[in-house]
Amino acid sequence: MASNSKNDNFFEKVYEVARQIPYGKVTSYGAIAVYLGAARSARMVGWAMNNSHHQTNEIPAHRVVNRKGILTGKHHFDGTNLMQQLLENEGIEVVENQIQNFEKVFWNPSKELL
DNA sequence: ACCATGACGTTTC
DNA sequence: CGAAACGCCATGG
Repeated sequence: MASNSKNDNFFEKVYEVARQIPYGKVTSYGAIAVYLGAARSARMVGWAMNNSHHQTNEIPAHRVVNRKGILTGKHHFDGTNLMQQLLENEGIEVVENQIQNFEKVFWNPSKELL
């Protein structure tokens, strides 16, 4: 297990940003990584999401996709289309695991959030 | 210390 | 656009 430091600031920050994603919006792992100052650790953001399962908080990981707007992580959700269903429920168009109008629903923490 | 894996991203072909 | 290679970084064996 990770170093049980007092707090895994990195992971917690990822969760914090993910929770702040507005309804009907999505963001990318890289955007979060950049916001956290770890632009080259986009993969670590994904790792944090993976850990989000054992977080007591409900992390809207379905709102976090890759740079192309593809639901790369849908495979980690329950079932196979849960992630897509959640996004469509928020008014986001998803076709073939890819978000439509991605740039319109894209929420950049480094820009929107300050 | 080394190698393999991964919910990524960019570059190149 | 798609596939492959490379880069990047943390975790596990």
